Amino acid sequence: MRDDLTAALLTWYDGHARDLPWRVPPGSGRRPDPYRVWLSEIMLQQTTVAAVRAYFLRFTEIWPTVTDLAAAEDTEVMGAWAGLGYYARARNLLKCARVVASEHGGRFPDTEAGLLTLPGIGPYTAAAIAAIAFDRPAVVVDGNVERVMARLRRIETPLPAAKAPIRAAMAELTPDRRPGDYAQAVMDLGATICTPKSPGCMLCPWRDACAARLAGVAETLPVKAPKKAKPTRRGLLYLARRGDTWLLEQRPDEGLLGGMLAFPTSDWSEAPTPAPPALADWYELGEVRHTFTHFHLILTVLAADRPGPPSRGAFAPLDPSTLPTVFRKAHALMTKRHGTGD
DNA sequence: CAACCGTGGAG
DNA sequence: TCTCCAAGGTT
Repeated sequence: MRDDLTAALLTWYDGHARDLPWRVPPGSGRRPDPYRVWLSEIMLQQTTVAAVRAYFLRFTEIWPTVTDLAAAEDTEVMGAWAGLGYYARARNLLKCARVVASEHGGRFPDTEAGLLTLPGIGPYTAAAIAAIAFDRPAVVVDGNVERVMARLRRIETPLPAAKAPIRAAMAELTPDRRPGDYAQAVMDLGATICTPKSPGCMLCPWRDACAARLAGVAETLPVKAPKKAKPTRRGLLYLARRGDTWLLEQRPDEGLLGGMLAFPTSDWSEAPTPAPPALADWYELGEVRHTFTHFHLILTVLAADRPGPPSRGAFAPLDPSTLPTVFRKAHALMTKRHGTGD
């Protein structure tokens, strides 16, 4: 029974696997490059395939091996990651590459436990790399697996309490042969058929076994805790230029947008809008709105075309593509006003 | 364990 | 416009 389910899914995967730049075709017997598997898994954490694809191609073009990446400058890597979000991933990516290069001879550990010791690699990613790159029968549980298993076994316990039975359900179905293809098959099923909303149950290779579908409750699973409302924070952003250079600073490694290139800002708080200080040379350019994971942000943008010596940051040429999105929006305000702006 | 940490696309 | 959410990890 278990074997039948697993076999049916692998057969489905052989015909329906998505063609992704970090994959090898299913059942080819070849193993993908662990570096590419690792890089893709880090990028895919809480991030869509559509967003990752271009970043993955660019990273592997610039840094074809983990040794190349380990030798890169921090600012190059952070700039290349800009726009993808969750910037701690990029900082840990570099830490991890350097550990692999210097302490493991440029080769990734080939076990789940070994992978788990590396920066930025948690339980999901360790299992995924072990299964996909090294053919280990690791139990891979991500958001797709949670949804698929919650439905297949009709697990109605709310997350995160449901994690234990979900993991047990996945473990029971994980095969000794083709574990990497199996893990990717469940994820592809979750991404293309067993979707959060309007699942395509009629196309599902597990439709006749799915307890949730048979009970007519597939779309309601998994049950999740309600989300909290996002507060709104406000602050000031200082947009200063001298000719072709812009006033920039690097944000501290800890916290929001850590380690990224940035325009100087005030602190952001939920208090009423701070009165823009009446500074000579500065004028109010406009407003930038942006939403982060857990709060909304409204920044009043103060601009200066040729300000005096800055109290923080330094003037430097700018490639706006190396900025996090909120700062790219501020930069766009200026270029909209002045034409091309750079 | 719950909070923190980005972004853009879909509905 | 607004809510949801996507291959999670760290603290």
